[in-house]
Amino acid sequence: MAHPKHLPAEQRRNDTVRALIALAAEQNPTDITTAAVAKRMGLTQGALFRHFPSKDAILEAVMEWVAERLLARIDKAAQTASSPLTAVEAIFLTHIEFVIKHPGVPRMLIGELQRSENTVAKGMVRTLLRCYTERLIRLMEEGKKQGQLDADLDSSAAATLFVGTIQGLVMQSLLTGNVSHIRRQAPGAFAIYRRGIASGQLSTQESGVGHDHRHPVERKKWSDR
Amino acid sequence: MAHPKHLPAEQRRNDTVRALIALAAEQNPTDITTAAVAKRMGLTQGALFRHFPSKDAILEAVMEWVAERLLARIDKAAQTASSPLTAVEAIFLTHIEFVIKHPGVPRMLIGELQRSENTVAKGMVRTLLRCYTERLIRLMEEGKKQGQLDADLDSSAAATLFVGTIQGLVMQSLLTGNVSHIRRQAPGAFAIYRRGIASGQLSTQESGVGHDHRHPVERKKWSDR
DNA sequence: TGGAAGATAGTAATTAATTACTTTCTATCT
DNA sequence: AGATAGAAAGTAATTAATTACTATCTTCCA
Repeated sequence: MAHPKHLPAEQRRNDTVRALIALAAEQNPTDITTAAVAKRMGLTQGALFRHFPSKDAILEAVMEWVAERLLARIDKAAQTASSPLTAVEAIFLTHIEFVIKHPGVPRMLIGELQRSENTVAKGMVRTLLRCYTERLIRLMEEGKKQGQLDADLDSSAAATLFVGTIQGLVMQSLLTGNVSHIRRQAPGAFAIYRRGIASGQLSTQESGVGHDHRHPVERKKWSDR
Repeated sequence: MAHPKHLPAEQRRNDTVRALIALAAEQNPTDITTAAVAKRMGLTQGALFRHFPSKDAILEAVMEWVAERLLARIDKAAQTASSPLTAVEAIFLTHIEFVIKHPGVPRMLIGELQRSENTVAKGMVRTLLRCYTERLIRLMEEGKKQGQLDADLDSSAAATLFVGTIQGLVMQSLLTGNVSHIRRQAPGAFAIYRRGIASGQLSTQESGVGHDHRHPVERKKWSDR
């Protein structure tokens, strides 16, 4: 049947995470109420607390969900690449596609980082970003070793800028209210970034990022259950 | 006297803006209460509403304050520069100094953009960023014409990336909780950006951004009353 | 049928805004 | 100048709405 009233707890928890992420795409994450989440799920507000001890616990579940998926995806993307630079590019594309599919996610991360209290969820965001930039830095170092990236490149700064580039695109989407503009603007942004970190000067593209053909892998394979 | 009980309305409004920005540096802008603002000013909560019709009106006053100062500063910085590229650099440095002096500001802008409703304040942020990027794009075009910037540069993407670079640094400061790290990381980030947009390949710096000597102008002149 | 999942109906705390009243400043008129 | 009326600014208390969370009863299904 389509709508069994009673669902197993694990599935309900997963649905809750989904619902929250979906809502975060539409409204300010910090003022999403538990009532709104419940409504989106066709549930009463009190029922949520059968599955989570607190609202913050729901946030933590979201962060865990994000960290798992995002890191898994970028690892996979990096593995299929044939060189550090193409790996960086693949990670960029993958991340962009992730953000387009789940626009609420970056908004929740940003919202969580804004909080002053050192919440568990905030710690999880920190950990996620540390893992993320560590991988980037490793790639950068390897790229420098292979002569593909500028020998004088500041890997740490490059990693920060990488994340900033994506965040800039996200902010643009907040400005225009149109998420899919990200995909159109991403290639241009990455082209500049690429030029900033690569060695030599094979000036104009050759970059593959070109004009909106994602990796077929990315387009199809991840139905994201 | 040090503490006259009754202040003229205009000064009180200005103080309110200051207090809110100061608070935003310490806690999540979206959950700063009117009571907290009042307390910081040594006032009772109700008194605020003698000067503003609503909480949103206070936010609007903040946005106006920011737009005026930020645009004025970057205009001044750009004027003193001798070329488009150095102008871009000067704007970057100026903006960074502004953010370091008022860490609450970017947090409030981000927080406002996150809101789903199209508030007046949000519209003001949009306008500010449009003006900002317009100026950047104009500089980029000029730089291309003069051969200082890459002829194939996508000016719009470059402007987005410019703002994203700054935002990435801000996010880093949210991660570490240390605002002044921004100043240390800024030169590295801009060096990569610069390399990404400039023509030719005078690879390593010569950029002036070097290692934390701000424009003396910036360091001294703006006491920012 | 027994236990997990959900509904219903609360509670206590918080918060923007308002109201009735008091204090302080200031312009005007002798 | 000095008194004073009235406007401007501030206080303290209250209100209505919202929100996370809980206690108790009901339904579903394995």
